[in-house]
Amino acid sequence: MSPRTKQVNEQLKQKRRNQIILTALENFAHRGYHRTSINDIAKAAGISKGLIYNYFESKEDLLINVLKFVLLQAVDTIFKSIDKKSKTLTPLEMMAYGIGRFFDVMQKEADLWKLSISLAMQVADIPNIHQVLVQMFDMVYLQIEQLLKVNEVPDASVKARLIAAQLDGIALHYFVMGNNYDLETIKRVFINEITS
Amino acid sequence: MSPRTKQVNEQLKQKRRNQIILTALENFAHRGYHRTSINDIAKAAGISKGLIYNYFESKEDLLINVLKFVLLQAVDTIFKSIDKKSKTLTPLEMMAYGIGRFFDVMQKEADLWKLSISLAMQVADIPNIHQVLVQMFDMVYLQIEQLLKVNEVPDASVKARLIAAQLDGIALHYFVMGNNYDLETIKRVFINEITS
Amino acid sequence: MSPRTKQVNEQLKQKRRNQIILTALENFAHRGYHRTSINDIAKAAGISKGLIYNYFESKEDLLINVLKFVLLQAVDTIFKSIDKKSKTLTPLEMMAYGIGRFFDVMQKEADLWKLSISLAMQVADIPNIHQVLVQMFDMVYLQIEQLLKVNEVPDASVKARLIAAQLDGIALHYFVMGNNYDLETIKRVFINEITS
Amino acid sequence: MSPRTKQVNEQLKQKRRNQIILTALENFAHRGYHRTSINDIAKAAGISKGLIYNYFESKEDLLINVLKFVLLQAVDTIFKSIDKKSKTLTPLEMMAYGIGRFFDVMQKEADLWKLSISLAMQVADIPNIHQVLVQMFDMVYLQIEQLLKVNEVPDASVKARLIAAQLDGIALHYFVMGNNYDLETIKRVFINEITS
DNA sequence: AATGAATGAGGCTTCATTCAT
DNA sequence: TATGAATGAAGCCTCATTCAT
Repeated sequence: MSPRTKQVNEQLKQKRRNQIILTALENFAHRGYHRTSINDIAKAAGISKGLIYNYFESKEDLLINVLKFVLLQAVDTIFKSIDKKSKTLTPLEMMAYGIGRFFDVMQKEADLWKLSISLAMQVADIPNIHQVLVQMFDMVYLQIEQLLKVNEVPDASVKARLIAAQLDGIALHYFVMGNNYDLETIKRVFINEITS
Repeated sequence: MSPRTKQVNEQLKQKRRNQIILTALENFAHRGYHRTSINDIAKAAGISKGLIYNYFESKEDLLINVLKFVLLQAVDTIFKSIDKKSKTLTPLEMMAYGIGRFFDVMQKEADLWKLSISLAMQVADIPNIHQVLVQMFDMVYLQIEQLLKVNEVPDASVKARLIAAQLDGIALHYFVMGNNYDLETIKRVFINEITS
Repeated sequence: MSPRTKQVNEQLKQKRRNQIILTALENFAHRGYHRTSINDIAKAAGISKGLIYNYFESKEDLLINVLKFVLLQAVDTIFKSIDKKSKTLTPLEMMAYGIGRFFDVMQKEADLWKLSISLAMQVADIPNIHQVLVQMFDMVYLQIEQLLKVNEVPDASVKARLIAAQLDGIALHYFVMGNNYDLETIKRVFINEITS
Repeated sequence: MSPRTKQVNEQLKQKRRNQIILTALENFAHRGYHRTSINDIAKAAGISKGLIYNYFESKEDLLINVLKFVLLQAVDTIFKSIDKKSKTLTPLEMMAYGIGRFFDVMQKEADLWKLSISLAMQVADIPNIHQVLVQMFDMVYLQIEQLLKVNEVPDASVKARLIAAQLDGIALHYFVMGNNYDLETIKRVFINEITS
């Protein structure tokens, strides 16, 4: 008898891979990339150190895949959820809704967002990560730009970049200031500025 | 052991301390905190590893002091330079000038800025650093708020927070996108938005 | 489960075994025993890691069998090829021809020869390998001795050992010095010395 | 007070360095390079793992320095001892004496010799070691060549290479065959052949 | 005050070997 | 018979920190 069916095997591998990625994300996000050891991740995932190297070439490779898997997907999810609403909303409302979604993620996925920013700042020497980030930024710019164009905003390209930066900036300050940061008010004023 | 000697000694100690801090900054900013070893700093400063431990309790303590020393001072410098100009400028021009100064620093002290953001995102478990950052943010909020109030902007407190976040966000995106980020245009549009 | 099937099975097993041994040889010879992993061999042989352990108890056991299989056979081949020529050559010519054959192998099977020498020097603690080497050396001594006796050389036993050693020594220096070693001239002078 | 005098310090460092090299030699020679761990060496030397890396960049670097330090010196010692005798001996006697010295070393420093041969065969990918070996071989060739020239032997260059190879070959066989190898007789016949 | 040799814990990674399927 | 996911020991190396001088 040949061992497990190839299909079943492939499925199990995917499952394992995702398990490792998600555990790694949790740990990286919580304690930072450098402070998290492969051993930490293995223990948290309930597997052996060695197994991680069956799925990823190195700690860095794991990090890259965490970002690819989670970050791009997160951004994608946001814009898809905006698209879904698009039929029921006016262009202006769509803008407001979209921004609102980002504020949601900022609160719910703070760890991932923190990790991304942190890596973005350290990443001069990890080209592959840099590439993932650039890819994500470009995606965000483009999507916001399209929303702006629907609203016939002039200078949409530059404005999109300013809005994206604004969102990251607010996230950054929110993460530092914590409860001293009145995110609701910020959000309201921010949306108001953009949609007027 | 006359008091005179003590004073001279104290001066020398301060000098050494600053020398270590500045060398550490250079290294942390350039290669990241984790990639920089105490040995690196000692060599760069032309002193021995052991001596660093006469001035700082640990590597982390050194990092905290680097931030305290440099970060607060950097922000202070900016606002002092704005103050100096204040007599020759209209309130609106002051706003523009101030923002411009931040863009200057963004380019000239990119490494320091990057380091600060990076640490800010990882720092849940280093309370002392967190404290320094909060202190600095509050300082920035306050100063911008005052500039806004001179211009009779409503909601000055929230607006100040938005502008501060915007600046950090732009810095963040600029650091990631590099030459693909048209900082000059961004700056122009940003200043234009604020001063109109 | 007829006996026929058993035979076929046995044949297949032998085939697999040889396949593994030959692949292992290639890899050990090319990259060294320690630098070659079981995985490397499995991949190169197009089989799974686990299967290797159905045929050999351990990596070391595999190594021993590689040597047994290949080394003894290689030496055997040389002397058989001398034998074949023996009817058409004078005793002296046979000597020259035999030496020549060794020089051929030295160049064509350098990797195998290198591996054998290397193992021979490290093998204090792998008795089985030691045994194979001793067996091979004895075989070589005996064969050369016989060639010498046909030529009525006195002290044939000692001379055989000197010639065998000389061949290994030349191989060793050739492997180290590479192109800086004028093997052709060495060979000519060596043969000349022996056959005069 | 400044710490230890620089001179004293330098002396201690040299001592440590030599201690590590000699311990490493013992271990490498006894168990082979790959089977010896840095930990083994540290324990044997009664120091910590880390300290080894204060003196050598890597395990490979340590190996290279072991060879440089011990091998070249060993060869040098032999030829110097021949030189010393040179005034009291006829050229032929010098040859015999020189060969005899090599046989001595073969017995007394078997481990070092074994290690060298073993490395020589594995070393395709450690260029620095290769270089040390080539250097040593060239030294040996040259010295033997000079001895031969004094004896007005024709083809001295090729003959020197043959004798050097012969010595290594004998060592090789001696190391494999052990007590079954009548080194005394081999030596006698070998010397006899060369000096006649 | 200053040095830097020394420590040793801990990090990343490899790989022979096992075992459920 | 055959697979390859999984293990875990062991290897190399780094580096913050200490301490004798």
